[in-house]
Amino acid sequence: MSTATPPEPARLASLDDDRVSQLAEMFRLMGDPTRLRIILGCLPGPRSVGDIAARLGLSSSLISHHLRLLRAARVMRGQRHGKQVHYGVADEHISRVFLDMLDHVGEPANHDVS
Amino acid sequence: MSTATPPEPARLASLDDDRVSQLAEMFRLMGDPTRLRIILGCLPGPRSVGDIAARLGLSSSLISHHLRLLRAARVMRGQRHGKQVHYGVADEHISRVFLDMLDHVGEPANHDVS
DNA sequence: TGCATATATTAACATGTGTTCATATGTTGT
DNA sequence: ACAACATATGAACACATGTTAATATATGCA
Repeated sequence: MSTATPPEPARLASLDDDRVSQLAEMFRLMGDPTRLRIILGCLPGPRSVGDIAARLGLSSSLISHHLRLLRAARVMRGQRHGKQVHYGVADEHISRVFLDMLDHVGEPANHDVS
Repeated sequence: MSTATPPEPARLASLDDDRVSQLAEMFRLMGDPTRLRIILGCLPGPRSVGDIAARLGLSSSLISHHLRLLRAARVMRGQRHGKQVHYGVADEHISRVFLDMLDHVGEPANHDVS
């Protein structure tokens, strides 16, 4: 079995369908405005479901529904504190993705062929 | 050290609705498996529409449809070379996003509350 | 135990969206 | 001009998906 972990620049080589599907699922989840606001709101630190719902002016049911998807896709994670569950971004890779994208949208357009 | 209470970068302060919508639109576009394959395939360098279509085994029409969306959202850009148009990732922020995400999916799960 | 709060789940509906097919536009040759 | 190739566009359909409302589960306290 020669499935040794390839060196660094080979990240692009190991793009099997499973990994692509997993990536697509994550991006798809981030692509909904409500879910994006949930994530961005939890970027500084974990927040409870009710807190998120109140800040966004949405029902806890809706927030919970979205959090289930985000948790299943390993975009966010939650842990109980008493009777509330605090949700935060899964790890620093995820947070960096959003910081990179915020940088991107902060820059002026770079037009080419229209 | 100052990591007990996470500081809030100034980037998070300017999160108006327009910017959130723009971000969501970008992530949404990246969230489709076909579009994601298009982007990942062009990560090493620009490729023509027909080339992308051939590599993925899809119609040029479909690729062109997706590229129009990706171009409009400033995720990719294209420029003509003769009668073909070569598409590549818009800038280095975008490429870094994908490298971060590839790192993320390459790591083992980190489970918490189920 | 019982009640109140917090989060989670299910079903149903309305809307959005990726794909295909047909057609149009643009570019390079002869 | 025309033909041949590359890319783009428009319409229609099948399917996925976000939201709501109602109900269920879980935790803490008197």
